[in-house]
Amino acid sequence: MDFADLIARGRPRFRTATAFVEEVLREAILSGALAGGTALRQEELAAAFDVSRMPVREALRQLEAQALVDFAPHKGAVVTEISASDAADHYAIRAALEPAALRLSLPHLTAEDFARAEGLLAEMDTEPDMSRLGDLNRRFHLVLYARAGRPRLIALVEQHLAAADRYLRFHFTALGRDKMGQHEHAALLAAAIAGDTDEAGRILTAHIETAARSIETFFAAR
Amino acid sequence: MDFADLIARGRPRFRTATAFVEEVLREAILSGALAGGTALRQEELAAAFDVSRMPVREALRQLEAQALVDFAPHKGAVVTEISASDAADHYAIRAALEPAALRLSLPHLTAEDFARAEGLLAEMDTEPDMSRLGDLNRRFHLVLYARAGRPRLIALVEQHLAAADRYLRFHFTALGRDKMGQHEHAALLAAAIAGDTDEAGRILTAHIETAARSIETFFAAR
DNA sequence: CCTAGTGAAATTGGATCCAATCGACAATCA
DNA sequence: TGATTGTCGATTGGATCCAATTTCACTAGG
Repeated sequence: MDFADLIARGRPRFRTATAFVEEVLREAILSGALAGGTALRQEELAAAFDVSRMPVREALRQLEAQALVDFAPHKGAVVTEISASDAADHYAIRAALEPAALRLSLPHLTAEDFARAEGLLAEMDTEPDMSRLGDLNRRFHLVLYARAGRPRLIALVEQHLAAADRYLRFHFTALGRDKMGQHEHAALLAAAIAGDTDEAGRILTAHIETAARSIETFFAAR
Repeated sequence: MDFADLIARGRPRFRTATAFVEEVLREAILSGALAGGTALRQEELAAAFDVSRMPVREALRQLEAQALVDFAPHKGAVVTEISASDAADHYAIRAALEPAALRLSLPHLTAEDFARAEGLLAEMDTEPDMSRLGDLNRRFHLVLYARAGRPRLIALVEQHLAAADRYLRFHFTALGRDKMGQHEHAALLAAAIAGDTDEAGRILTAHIETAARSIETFFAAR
């Protein structure tokens, strides 16, 4: 290990305490470690992160703007509840945004992009860890959209793909991995490689709508 | 309207200083009172709003999450620049989201909704003030989407409609009001009243793409 | 026994103070 | 002369303190 690595490793991972708190809280919420409805007491969080309440407050503000926590004046922040209608909302947004991103991106995808996507699909077949599976799924989708040349659009897609992770675990436990859209992923990739934009868009739309229905069924069944 | 006027006008309206600062800053940015590239010094803003730096900081954090300001650690916040590619980004998002919202909402629209939309169109024909025209345009669109039953989707649409206002003034000064899509608005509303979802969706998509091209042309011409 | 009112505790919102970082300019050395 | 380094002013990040608001338990009255 060289000198630069030692320095980088020794340094705290984040530039500011606010960024640190925000990122950890976001992951905790999206992964389910902080369940919907959990009250986020500023003092508790400050103690847990070993910082003052101020970076916690700023982090919570940013999470509020990302719709991950609900803020009420003088009441504090609460992790947004998950629900059938919230899931439907997220999936409606994904169904609108992702095919659009794919259509813009597909003509500019390279052989390396396709290879990366195939690699991610292969990894997904053997990955047992739920949160890593969600991460792989997200990255697979994003590789296909990355060349759209629309940074804001991609950022939005990324945000809602991450939000959908909160529901992916239901999808997973309800149906199992093999039913979780790997066939659709493979078909989507094949259509993309073939350059068939319309077909790829159709498959992607169907893929997202299938997932939405599966989660709706899961909520209805409990 | 001037920035100082915006501050004085909004003061009593909010429960917390943070909400006050955030909302006024957002309006100032979207209306163009604060131009792209403007550095937002916390101390200056605090003095202008007659609050301490803290609510300013929290407001800036939220605006950052909404992509209205760029934040760099220890460097401060800057109003995001407008540009041809940024406009294309926003309009790509609108083109994806709004037809989806319309399709979900249209079957549930009532006669009152249509009447309200007609009223807004009529107002737009005689409104000279640019920012009010943008507001009317936004409300017209939102009336048509409001019954989609997807609060997150609607909130996103609202956000990007507002963001598009930053470019609407270019569109307006370049083409004038009559070319600004009033015919398309009328055709859209007629198709909606007739219950023709597909036709309404097509008109809306074309409407947004036309606006996008007009702004692209405007940027190319300078 | 239930309801309305009250007051203290808990919690957040806001102000002030101190520390860390960045940028520019001057001084120094190769 | 040119690059590097050091220092200072400006600005932001973070901590601590105080004020405002909410919540909830407790009491008094019906």
